[in-house]
Amino acid sequence: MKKNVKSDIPRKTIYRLSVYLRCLQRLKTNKIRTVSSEALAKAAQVKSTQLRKDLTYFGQFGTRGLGYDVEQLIVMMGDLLGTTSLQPVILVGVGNLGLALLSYQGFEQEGFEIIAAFDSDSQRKRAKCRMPIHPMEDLTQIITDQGVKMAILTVPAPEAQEVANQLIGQGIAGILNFAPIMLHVPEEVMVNNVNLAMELENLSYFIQQ
Amino acid sequence: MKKNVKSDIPRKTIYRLSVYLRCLQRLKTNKIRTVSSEALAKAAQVKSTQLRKDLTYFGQFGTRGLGYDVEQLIVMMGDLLGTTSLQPVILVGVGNLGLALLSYQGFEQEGFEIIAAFDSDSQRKRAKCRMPIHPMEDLTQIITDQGVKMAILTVPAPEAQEVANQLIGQGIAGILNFAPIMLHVPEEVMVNNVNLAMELENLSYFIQQ
DNA sequence: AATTGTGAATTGATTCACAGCT
DNA sequence: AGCTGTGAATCAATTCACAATT
Repeated sequence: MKKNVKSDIPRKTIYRLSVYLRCLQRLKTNKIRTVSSEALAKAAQVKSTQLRKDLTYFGQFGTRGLGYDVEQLIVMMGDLLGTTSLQPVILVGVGNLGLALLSYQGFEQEGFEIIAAFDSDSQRKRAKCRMPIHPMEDLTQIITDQGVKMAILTVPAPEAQEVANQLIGQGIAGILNFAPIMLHVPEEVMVNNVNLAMELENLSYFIQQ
Repeated sequence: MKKNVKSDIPRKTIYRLSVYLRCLQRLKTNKIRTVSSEALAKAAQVKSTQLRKDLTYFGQFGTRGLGYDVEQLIVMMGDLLGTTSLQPVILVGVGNLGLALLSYQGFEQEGFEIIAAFDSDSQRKRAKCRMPIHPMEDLTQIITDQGVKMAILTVPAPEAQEVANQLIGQGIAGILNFAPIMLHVPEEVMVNNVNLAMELENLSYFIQQ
């Protein structure tokens, strides 16, 4: 019998888990307690077989003839994604984009809290920012004290690799990278790249008639 | 002989094009004029065969025994992605995130310009914002006047679908959607979803030991 | 000698088809 | 009867292996 180790599970399945979770939360808000794979799949814009296959990577959660219990799925997914408890995140690089994300605050609702911001120039933009900006020297202490595992990286591209190295050296295991550069990291470190210009480029390609 | 129509080309190939383009721009900055698939692939963190296969979707650009001309590839990719000329983009929803993105301004360097911001409450946050915030009534005029094809959607989830419908009705063909909801759109409209909480969730999943 | 371009092989993800529960 | 769970089949993307070119 084949074990479902993490590496067996398609990455896209994990992304879809997040989508399902949001759909389920909406169902819960609407006081819906049970949902069929057909209905949930529709909300998530996938095929129902895809949803069922995705779920079976993690176990059996449904009742044949009936469907899935909304609350149970929410709990299961929250556990899997590690968002049941608030997770501390740091942000490094308080330029335009970094400042923008700090002022966003949309993370907290989803289980994440930016607990500190860092910049090589800690005086920078202080006026505009409610949050104290730490110098890079404080990294070690804050990361260890608060058990931080994830960082948002919003430094300019030329500095990104060097800063990433520092973060990894201090025990950061997951980086949300906004710098338009592919970071070189050890295998056990996870990087997710977000690049808004790239997303626009991609749209731009597809809408050309 | 098989034609390379757009729908034949994997979506991931187009994303990688953006990555390649950024690597090439760095090479150009460093006055490097020629690059092998091996070297460029390494910078983009893909296999060289992948890079070569990606390129052949669009034509033959290399010289055997030599490699690719950096400048030529840059031009080719800029043309494909439609970033050779500055493209006008509008932003709808000037809440926290929308305001954040407006203040970011990192797009211009990459070929996009946010030419106008809209909000159902056009008085909102005006103090914090350099840019005038238009009421939704101005949509039609600005979109047609400036030939806008793309929109950044940063309204709250419950309003997102309704606003998307409006945008599409006015001729918007590409939406960069930040609302945590899967938009329902006609086939010819392209939606790219960006969800920062989802990216963090995803990281969170993979870093659990 | 070096490096591209590409069919064939492989690997991975999605969808089908239906058996198995409730 | 209705709906889940899943092996098999299909479809898509990646990688290999090597012929073609400079």
